[in-house]
Amino acid sequence: MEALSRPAVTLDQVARAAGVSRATASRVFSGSHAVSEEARRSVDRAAHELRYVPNRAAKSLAAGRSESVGVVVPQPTSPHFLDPLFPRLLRAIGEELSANGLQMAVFAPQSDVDVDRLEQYLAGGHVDAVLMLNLPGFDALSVRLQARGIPVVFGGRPHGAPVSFVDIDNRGGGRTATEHLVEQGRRRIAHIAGPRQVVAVSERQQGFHDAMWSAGLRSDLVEQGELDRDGGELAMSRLLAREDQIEAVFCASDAMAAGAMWAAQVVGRRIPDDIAIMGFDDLPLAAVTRPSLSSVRQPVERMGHEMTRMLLAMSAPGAHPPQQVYVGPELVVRESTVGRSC
Amino acid sequence: MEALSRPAVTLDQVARAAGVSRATASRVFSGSHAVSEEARRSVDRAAHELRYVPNRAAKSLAAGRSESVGVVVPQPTSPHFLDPLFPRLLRAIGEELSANGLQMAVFAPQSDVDVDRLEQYLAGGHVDAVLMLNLPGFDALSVRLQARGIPVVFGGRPHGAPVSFVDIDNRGGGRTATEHLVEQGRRRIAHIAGPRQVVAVSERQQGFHDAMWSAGLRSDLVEQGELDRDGGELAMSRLLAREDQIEAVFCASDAMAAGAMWAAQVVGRRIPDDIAIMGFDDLPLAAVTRPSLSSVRQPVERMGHEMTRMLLAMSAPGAHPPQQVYVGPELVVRESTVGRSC
DNA sequence: CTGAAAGCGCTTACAG
DNA sequence: CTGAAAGCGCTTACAG
Repeated sequence: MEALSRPAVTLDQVARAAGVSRATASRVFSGSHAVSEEARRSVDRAAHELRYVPNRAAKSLAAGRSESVGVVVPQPTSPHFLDPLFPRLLRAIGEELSANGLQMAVFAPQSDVDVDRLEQYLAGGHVDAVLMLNLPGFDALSVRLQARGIPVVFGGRPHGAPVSFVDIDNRGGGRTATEHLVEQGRRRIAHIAGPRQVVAVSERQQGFHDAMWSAGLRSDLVEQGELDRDGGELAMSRLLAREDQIEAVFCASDAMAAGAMWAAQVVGRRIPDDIAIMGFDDLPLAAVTRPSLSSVRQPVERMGHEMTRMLLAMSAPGAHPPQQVYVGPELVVRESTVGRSC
Repeated sequence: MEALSRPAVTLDQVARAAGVSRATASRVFSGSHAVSEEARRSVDRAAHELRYVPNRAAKSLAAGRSESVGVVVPQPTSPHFLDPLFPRLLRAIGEELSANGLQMAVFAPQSDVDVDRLEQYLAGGHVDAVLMLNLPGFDALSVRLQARGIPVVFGGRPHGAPVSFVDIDNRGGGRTATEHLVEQGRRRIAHIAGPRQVVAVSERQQGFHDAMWSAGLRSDLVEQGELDRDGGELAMSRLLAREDQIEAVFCASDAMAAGAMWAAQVVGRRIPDDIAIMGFDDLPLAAVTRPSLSSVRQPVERMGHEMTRMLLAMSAPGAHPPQQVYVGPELVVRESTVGRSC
């Protein structure tokens, strides 16, 4: 691409117009205290009149930092981009960076070539630090960036790279969900699990077993299915065929829970009176089922805030061994698990 | 944020290791032809050994361009970000920029403060040109950027700012949809319109009237509703109550069309035999209704490509008066409009 | 509090 | 084809 067509106003011109040196003008913009009120005023006025905008490239080069942070996310049409949690996370990160006066720049590489170009870009001084989602291929990128001295923090656990990360405590979430059912007085509690390969989902199942074990209950009632509504419906039908005394079901996702609720209601079980149903994710749909669905909310906002704080801490001088932080999901109690009337 | 902790390898070091001058080394990386094979080889080797990554900030400063393009999009949790067309558009833009060797950086300002900071950033030499979606508040930003000599292209028509844009021809799309119904031999054709305030949607209605007028048909059968499924269902019920001879309905959205289809089927009308139904948007749901839904596909990919091409053209030296390009939607014929058996 | 000066890491006419 | 040199627009010790 060609250069900018219109010559930009430079610091030099502002300084001259204000009758001070370039150094003093620079100090005004960097918010330095060592400037007289008088100098500050005339520089501000000159800058305003000339519509001065500092050249960030020059600033980055001279200062050795850019005051901006790169955020590397999945390619736009991938399932991860469409995940409803993604916008919430991005927003939380944006807010936190903004509060610290940092510019957020988002990158969504779509090919290996894109990833290579991006590495050059991120390592090339355009960015002071990088946040990254734990997607395939990003492990290697994070290692290379760190080797160049650029702080990196992952959202979600990396596949093995020695990099700091913040992850959601899915196991704790599964435990929380199950404990809630136990506290409601339910004893015969089942779990509808998702596909075993999905790590986050199998961790929720671990949490289920943890809580059942702690409560001294048997956790033998487990059925698996796809994470969607149909998967939940089918699994619930199998559970009902297996065991007549089910008092509660914890489902690995809200969509599954909606399906399970339907399967139970179709055969005449009342929710929550006969069977309590618990979801996971706290999607919008949880509020509109009948009865409304108790769920576990992914603390995505806290995740974003933690990632940013961690990154800022890593930008301080000194050594920064990889850290890991887990944020705990929050219980959202609605109608499907409380108010047993029988 | 602090400066990078690890000192970066510089061009100077590479040049020295390769036994050439900095100028020659630079020429190697810029792909200049005026370099001997021998020099090229030794520079490449040295760069590889030292793991050299050029400092982009310095490059931007010296060359007056950054080889990257900013894309300004809605804030992550806004409805626009969640619009299914958005990822497709972003992806198309990313592909086209990538094909031209340009880095795409995405910005999603969340507040007025963010917009101000972003203006400084974009105007500060970090980016050569800017693509922007036609969202509230971006008109003013685009004008200020252009005043600084930065090429800007909008996706969607701006609210009045003198800026180049690419928009989807919704009116043409409405015409295309209606003409398709006429060509299928339908005469008594109705339209289910969306809210009048939604510009894109009222343009589709214009297209409906255009096509009916050209075909010499009366376009008196119009009902309005919300853009969702329920809106379509209600409007269809009203249409059926008003007029018994309806042969076809063009709906302003696929969701409405799904509702309309349902309302017609419930009272015993066969689709497409009795009534042909046409949607708009070509969402995934169009493929799974029974019968599958004919629709009009928004040419988002072409929009992204056009935007990028226009931007590249504007980056050439010389004057560039604002241009406007409309890309025409594409007819997608499925079962709901063809194969009338009676 | 202020200014002259060096320097950040690159590009690019210019002269050879 | 190559190198010495000027310059891009800023920051920041340093000396006053």
